[in-house]
Amino acid sequence: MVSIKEVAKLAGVSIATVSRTINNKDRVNEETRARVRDAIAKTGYSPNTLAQNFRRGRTNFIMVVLPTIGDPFFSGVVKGIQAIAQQKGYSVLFSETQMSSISSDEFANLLVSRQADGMILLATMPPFGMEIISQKSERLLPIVVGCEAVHPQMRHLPSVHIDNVAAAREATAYLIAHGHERIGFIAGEKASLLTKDREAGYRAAMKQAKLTVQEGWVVEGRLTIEGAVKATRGLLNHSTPPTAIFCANDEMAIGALHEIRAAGLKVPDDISVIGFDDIRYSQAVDPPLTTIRQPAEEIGEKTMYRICRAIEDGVMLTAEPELVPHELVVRRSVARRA
Amino acid sequence: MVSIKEVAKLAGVSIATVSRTINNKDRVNEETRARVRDAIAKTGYSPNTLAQNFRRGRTNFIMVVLPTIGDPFFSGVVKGIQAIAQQKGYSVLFSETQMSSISSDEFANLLVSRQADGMILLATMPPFGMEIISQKSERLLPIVVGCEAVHPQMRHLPSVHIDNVAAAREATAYLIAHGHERIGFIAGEKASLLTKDREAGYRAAMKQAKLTVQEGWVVEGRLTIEGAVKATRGLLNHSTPPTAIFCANDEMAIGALHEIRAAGLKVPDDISVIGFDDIRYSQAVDPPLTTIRQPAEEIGEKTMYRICRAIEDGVMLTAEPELVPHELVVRRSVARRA
DNA sequence: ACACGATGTGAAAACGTTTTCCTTGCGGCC
DNA sequence: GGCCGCAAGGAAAACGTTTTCACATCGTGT
Repeated sequence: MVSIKEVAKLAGVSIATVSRTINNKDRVNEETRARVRDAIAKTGYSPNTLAQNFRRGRTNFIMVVLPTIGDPFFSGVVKGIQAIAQQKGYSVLFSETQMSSISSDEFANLLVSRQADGMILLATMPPFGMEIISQKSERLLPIVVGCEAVHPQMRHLPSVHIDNVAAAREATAYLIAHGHERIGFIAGEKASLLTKDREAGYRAAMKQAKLTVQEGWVVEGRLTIEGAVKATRGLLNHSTPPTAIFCANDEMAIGALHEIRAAGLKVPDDISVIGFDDIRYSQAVDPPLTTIRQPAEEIGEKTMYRICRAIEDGVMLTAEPELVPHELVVRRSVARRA
Repeated sequence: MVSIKEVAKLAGVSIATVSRTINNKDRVNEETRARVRDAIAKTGYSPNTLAQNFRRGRTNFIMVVLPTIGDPFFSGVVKGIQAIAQQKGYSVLFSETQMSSISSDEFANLLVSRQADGMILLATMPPFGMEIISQKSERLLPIVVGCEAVHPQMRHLPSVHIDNVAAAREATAYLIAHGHERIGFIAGEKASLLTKDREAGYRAAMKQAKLTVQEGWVVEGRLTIEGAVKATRGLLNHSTPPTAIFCANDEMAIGALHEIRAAGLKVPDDISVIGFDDIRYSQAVDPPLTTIRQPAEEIGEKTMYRICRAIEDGVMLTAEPELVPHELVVRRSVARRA
């Protein structure tokens, strides 16, 4: 591989001058600059990025950690992230935890090893290397949490997300306002803060309306279609089955829709369903799904902005959570109770 | 940051010995080894990865480039990749091209800069830095193409994929076997080889059955739900509308289903629909989608295996495409023509 | 005429590893 | 007892940049 040395020799200058020419930072005579550029072209030189990273102590990478690559909800968030990243000159890389099956070690490695200049955690907090983050929070790279509240043990991390409990309360209240009193909840992962918040919102709304949550009305759906199918089956077989189901995300709502249909029932005539996230499939299923929309792109942009500021200022600014607005989008999967 | 030097001092050895201890490669007396380990623990030392990368000239990263993060089809492929990667000690990073809006520059940068030891291109070939790859194919890092055939201009790249044209032919033939003669095709991106192959398969099947493809029966859907909705509307308004629609992927098939329903028609009674990929939503929509399944996980595993071999042997082995089997999965979106 | 700041450049240090090349000590073999 | 070989580990080179420091030249204000 051709290195800076050979460029310098060919151009008849020192390597320092070549470096300066490349990085535009320092003043170099326009004439020498031209000579260097010629030499670069002739030799086909391109700087060794590994050496640059090493020397500079930074990589210009932002690492985004998310539960799984194939999740349509993150499309929007990622789009927002990319937009700002491009504008600021960062490259974005993704790392998937495979639903938290990632070893805490690998995560720690990423964190400490500085192969990225900053890190965005999207709905992937649970136990997830908390020890590491909370322990030596000093020499670590900037972290921002997106899409969910941060775990109480590491309140020092900034975050950007909607008010999940308020949104879930709203969704539940919407069902209640339609006359439903027996409302089931298909929860997500036990470990996930995000889905715990949504469950809390559901329970709060029920309580506020003086409705009881019967044993067996809250059931785990593991955030997957298959999980939701099983969960729905359970709900339908309940001794006093719900007349409406609130799913902690749209993926599961789609599973619920499917299973209800398979049971020979109609949504929303026999049973109402409401989801969460407003993924792109939700408008296309039958019936189109009433759900809570998160401003995904905005979340992405804001997390990225905060990372950038943290990197540039070299210091973690305020760790306060930044709330963004959610929105109930009404489609056709909820009806007044018969 | 604590460096190897301080560990060496504390342990009373040279930095060489510390390095040897860490990397296990060379012989170190068990006793000194213990001392060094103690010192490492005491100082909380962890090696500077940037320096290691620089020195070793490798990063242990595999970069996976895909069109978009939120695409459920890639879940499976990625799962396969991750499995092998973990087993071989690589970390996997993802980079999304945002549907080929990525600058060729950025791609070239990744390619040349060796920030990864190998690269997997998933359905993202089109123009996409072909110049670079074909030009100086020497000093580049190993590349394997997954999910689609390689562009004729760079036949030297290995690839792993199904026979897209055969599969599409099969899907079309399945419709024909059900009595359909007016069959529409919703194509993907113009630029994408993958969808061009599928279109070729469709046309081949029509030709073989001596059916003509009328003007306006092949329409672009841009691989998105919205694109497919528009495309379907066009098809339905055609002077001689198709009785069956073949969509180049399931995402679009879901869009088609939706638009057909919106037009007051029934699938499959009035119109049959067949998709491609078998994403997880396809079984949950109404009606469940008949489609072509790709062995996604297997594709992932095989691409990763080839990358590993290429890296380890330091040489690109055979560039022959490796074909994996596809499978028609029959559900309920296709019926005999009325 | 002289000091001084601005400008352009080179020599060399520095970054933290890994690796090469030596040196040392020691046990076994002739 | 001298020689050889081997295990263990140290000193220093090497990797390719960026950056610091110093120096030379030149124009300018006194």
